[in-house]
Amino acid sequence: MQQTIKPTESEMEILNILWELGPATVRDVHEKLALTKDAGYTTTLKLMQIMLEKQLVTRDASTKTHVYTAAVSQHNTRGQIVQRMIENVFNGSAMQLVMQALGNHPASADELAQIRQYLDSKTTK
Amino acid sequence: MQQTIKPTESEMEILNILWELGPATVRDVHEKLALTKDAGYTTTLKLMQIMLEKQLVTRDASTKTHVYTAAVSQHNTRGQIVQRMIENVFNGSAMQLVMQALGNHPASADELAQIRQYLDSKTTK
DNA sequence: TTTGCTCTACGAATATATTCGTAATCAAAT
DNA sequence: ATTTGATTACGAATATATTCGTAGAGCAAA
Repeated sequence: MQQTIKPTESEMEILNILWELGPATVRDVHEKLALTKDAGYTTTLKLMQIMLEKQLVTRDASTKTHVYTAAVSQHNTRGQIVQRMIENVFNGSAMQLVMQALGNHPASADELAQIRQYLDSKTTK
Repeated sequence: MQQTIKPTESEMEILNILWELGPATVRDVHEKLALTKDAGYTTTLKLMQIMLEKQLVTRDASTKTHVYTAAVSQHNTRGQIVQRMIENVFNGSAMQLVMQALGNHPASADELAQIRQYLDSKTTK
């Protein structure tokens, strides 16, 4: 079995940045985070140290300035979070989640076409 | 503006039960909860009292045994939770959430048809 | 009335999440 | 070598979530 991935809200923000940047220093992450969030540098540092303990990230400590890398994949992480939400919020119905998401967000024609294509590939399979 | 609805995981379990049962006592809720979760009666009671403070529920205290009712709608609650998840986990892309949910859950032909119908109604609109 | 059962109120213990200050360390610039 | 600035380690304060024990009130049966 694989590990359970359950990042907190703050940890999720950092994972998003690491997925985008690839390997990055605390400074890198903090600067990106500071664009949308008001937090001190040591707060970001501490969070990333905790994420290391939880094995959400790995780090290269061979130089003074450590380099962090996401240790969990975006797809797997998103999958687990969505799964929990389906169970906890939507009584186990993935379809109800999909309908809710579609209902609240007017999708573009392109996006709708993309979903249709996806549905087709599932049906014919 | 309306209130922000942000139930915790435990609170969500109770809301699900209240939405299903309608007005119910702590005992009612607890018995349903006990089917899937191992918690003491006073734990359930305390949770529902906290939910009252947060105005997630209302209660009728005119009799000794109080009767609780959900004070937030299922649709609105689900919408807000999905919205937050889209922002925090999917970088603001509702479509990516939809794709993830569809990808992880083999849907039945009926469900796929339901989604198709929904997409059609949006496209032609 | 007394006993026994159910209910609510409430405090407290525990766990987890978030934030930040301070001290120590290291390296580069002077 | 000394100073300056950046970095890490770590403890601590605070907030929130979760759990449950105990006390007291209400009510009905004996």
